[in-house]
Amino acid sequence: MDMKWFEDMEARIPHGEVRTRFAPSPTGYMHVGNLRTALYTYLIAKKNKGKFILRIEDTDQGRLVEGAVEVIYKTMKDCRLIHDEGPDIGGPVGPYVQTERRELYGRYAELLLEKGGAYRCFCEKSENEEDGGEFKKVENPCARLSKQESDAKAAAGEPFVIRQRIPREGTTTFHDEIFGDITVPNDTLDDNVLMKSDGLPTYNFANVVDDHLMGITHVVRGSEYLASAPKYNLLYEAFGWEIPKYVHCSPVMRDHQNKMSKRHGDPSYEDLLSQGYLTDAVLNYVALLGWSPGGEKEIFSLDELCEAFDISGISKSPAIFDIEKLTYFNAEYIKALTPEGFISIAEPFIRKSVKNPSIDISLFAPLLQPRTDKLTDIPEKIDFFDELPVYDIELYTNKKSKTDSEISLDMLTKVLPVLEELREWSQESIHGTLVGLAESLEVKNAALMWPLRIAVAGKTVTPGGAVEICHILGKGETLERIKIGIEKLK
RNA sequence: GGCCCGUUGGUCAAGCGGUUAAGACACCGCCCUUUCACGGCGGUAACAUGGGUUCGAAUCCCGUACGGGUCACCA
Repeated sequence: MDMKWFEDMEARIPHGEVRTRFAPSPTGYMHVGNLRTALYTYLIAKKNKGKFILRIEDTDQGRLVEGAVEVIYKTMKDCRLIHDEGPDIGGPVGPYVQTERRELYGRYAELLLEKGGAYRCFCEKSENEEDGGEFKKVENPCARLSKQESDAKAAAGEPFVIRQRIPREGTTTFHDEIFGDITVPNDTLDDNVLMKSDGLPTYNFANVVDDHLMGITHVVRGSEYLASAPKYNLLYEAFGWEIPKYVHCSPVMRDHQNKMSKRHGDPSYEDLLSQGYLTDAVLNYVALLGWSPGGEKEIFSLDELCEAFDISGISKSPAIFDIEKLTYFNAEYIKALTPEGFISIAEPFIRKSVKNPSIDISLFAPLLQPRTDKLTDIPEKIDFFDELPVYDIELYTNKKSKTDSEISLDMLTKVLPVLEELREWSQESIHGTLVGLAESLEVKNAALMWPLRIAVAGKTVTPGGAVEICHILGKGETLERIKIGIEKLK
């Protein structure tokens, strides 16, 4: 055995800094739970001025998905969870893709065989034998093979896998940063396969070897790995390696019973974007799903999260994803945008409804920004600008504004000539004349504004009031629509 | 079924032996208002359950129930 090689590998491991890793397997789907794990992993590193590493775990040849790695890169970049080391940019402990490290796992498996922490198993692939209700762990006969026998069989070309050798008695205790100390009886643990017959490692093995070799200090992952954590500890111990800190995060749920999943049609990060959610809002919401900063502040930028994040605030219990609260965050983020920033992201949605090139869409910012939950809501809100909808004259009747069709006809007839004479078509001038008219007619502003708004918009709920709508519509179109209103009411 | 974990309003959650049990979303009401929103103010609503320990328990211990995870040559 080439001990020099192992020493060289060990020599590469960085020390003295916090190092975390996000290690997705490329399945082509970044679900919300995944994104949250990536975020927490990133935050732990950045909070501690450490390194955030991206590693691709592609040891399952049967589940490779085309383009999946690109989805991961894109999402991480979009969210500004920028890695310091990874497949694309390299780093001191590469390669960062597991299939490119395959030779190395074989060597470490040999080393573990040598140290007695593993053994070759020559049994046939187990065919999911479900012998009804028999759950006792039976000792694997291959575990008792002598070194000579094992070596001989291997040398003779008999196929085998390498299994972890778990002590038959006693208990194993490990520490999790969220859950505390957890102790399990060793006889409930399986002698898991470490090296598959295709020569690639299982997650169980590759993960431990890579985390060690990459100097990972905090292993952040979903709580589905909690039950196998003791086995990983045993592995670290068998190698004589230092055990990292474990941070097992509880899942993000769709309801009390089920995790968020693609199968159930729950939205992935990309789905949320296409539903009109902003990346920052999603990140902010997701950060708070299962983590509490303690105080009452809720809106956090990524930088602020880096500052505020603390493992002790992570919750033990699963959290249900609530799209309504995400929507609230999204609305807050939209409101916080500058008008120019808002228009630039909203433009495609505005243009879906408002194709008329003579309309200056920057005028929509003050109308839309305070009342947009999701960008996808925009087209429907402003669909009346290009074309006046067919509307019922019933709309002219409104109790609060004290209007009905008769009053409306009167109002519109009086508004028309006044607006016709108006030379400067600005919000101020329109507003001034209309209010002045209402005053001279001795009616409430609402009695005049309501019919006018109905006439120019053709619907009862509109972003902005009559004045804003008339202004954007322009004088000609406004007068035209008022005339149509008058005709309808006659 | 074994092992492990969890359980505060509908949801996210604060709380670390003494609180009128925060706050946010949602919901309801009121105010503001040229509609709807925004905004402001207020309201409804919770410690799963039974035993301990303690002067005192949402907080500590045990049981029960319910929920989740895991028991693959998947990760």
